[in-house]
Amino acid sequence: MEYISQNVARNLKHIRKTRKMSLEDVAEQTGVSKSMLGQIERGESIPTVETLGKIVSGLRIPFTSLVNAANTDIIIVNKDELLPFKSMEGEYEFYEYFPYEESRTFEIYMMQIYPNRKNISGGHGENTFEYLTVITGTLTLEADGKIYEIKEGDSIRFPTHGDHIYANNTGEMVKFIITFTWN
Amino acid sequence: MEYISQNVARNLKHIRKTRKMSLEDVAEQTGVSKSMLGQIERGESIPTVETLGKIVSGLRIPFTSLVNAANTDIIIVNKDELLPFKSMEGEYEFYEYFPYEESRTFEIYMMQIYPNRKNISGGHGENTFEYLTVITGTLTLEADGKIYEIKEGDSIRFPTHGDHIYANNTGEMVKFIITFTWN
DNA sequence: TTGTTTTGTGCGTTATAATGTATATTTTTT
DNA sequence: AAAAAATATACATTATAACGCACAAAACAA
Repeated sequence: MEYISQNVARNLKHIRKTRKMSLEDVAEQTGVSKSMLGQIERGESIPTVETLGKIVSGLRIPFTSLVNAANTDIIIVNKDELLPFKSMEGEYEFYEYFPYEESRTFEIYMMQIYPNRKNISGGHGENTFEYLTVITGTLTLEADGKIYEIKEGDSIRFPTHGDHIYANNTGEMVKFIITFTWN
Repeated sequence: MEYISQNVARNLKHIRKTRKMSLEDVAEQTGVSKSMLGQIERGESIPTVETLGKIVSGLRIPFTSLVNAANTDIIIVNKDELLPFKSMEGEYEFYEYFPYEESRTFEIYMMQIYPNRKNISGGHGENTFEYLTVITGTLTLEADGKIYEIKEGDSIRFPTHGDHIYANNTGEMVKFIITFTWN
């Protein structure tokens, strides 16, 4: 799923419509072809930062007004359309549901680990924490030098300044949601 | 000349270096290939807004920190590398020196008009003005219902809420600088 | 309604973004 | 110094952004 270009699509169309401009008007004013503008609005193509620059410059709007989601927006993240951000065949998969965004102070991920596999994660800096809830299976977590067993439905908060290990020591898949935060 | 991607190039490299990360580290953290990252930093390719999104999200930095020029930067605009934003063969050419940017309250352009040609411009909204200085030749300007002759070296400020016409009624080329502002 | 104009979409082509692998370069270690 | 490791660039390939032109759809007028 393409987050940002969908924002651009919606925002651009909205701005154009409220200004009562045609695609051709915008093309005229920005130097971007009207077919390209149409494709962008329909989400059919992902503009380069340079074309985006032409648009914001020509329309005299801030960059962020195209790129950001209106904060009233409902955002639905469809797992099937979500490509694993990080994964290793038969080991683990890591999905970004709500990755870093300037306006938020936390991030939400989902991770699944195959039977008898584990994933080692480096520290994320001082004063960072994870809130982890297991959806299915049992997770063995090693953090801050200690080992915890988190069962289906259970949840844990732990600091992530140092290395931590997500291990699946069972025969079934384990899935869990991570809310990552800082400060 | 590609403004924004040069900003991205510089800013990304700077952030990466101050964090003492390798291209591979960044690739790892953002999901963008290290060759792509290298090309971006060297200004060899212009990323799509989506790859830019992966970078800012992975690095946990605001969009604007990549896109904007550090406001201490010296910016040199080389006319030969500047492609005319708007032009008509044998009629006129219009160059953007400092186009719209959120942090500025004015824009600077250069325009040249061929002998005995003119260019008609629509209004730019209420409380907009142009400060126009003629570099070579004599410009005949029609604005706000009146006609003015601006000679080489002379300058004029006029409102641009309505149509205005830049005319070259002479046998030689006319060139002038426009500073456009509002409010 | 029908013709006329305006506005948006579809499509073929070209330019180039994005990737993976191989090579070069730099830095570190011995 | 050379050898080893880490890091950055070059290159070939694929995927797709960007464009121009032709067509379709919608809005407007007669």
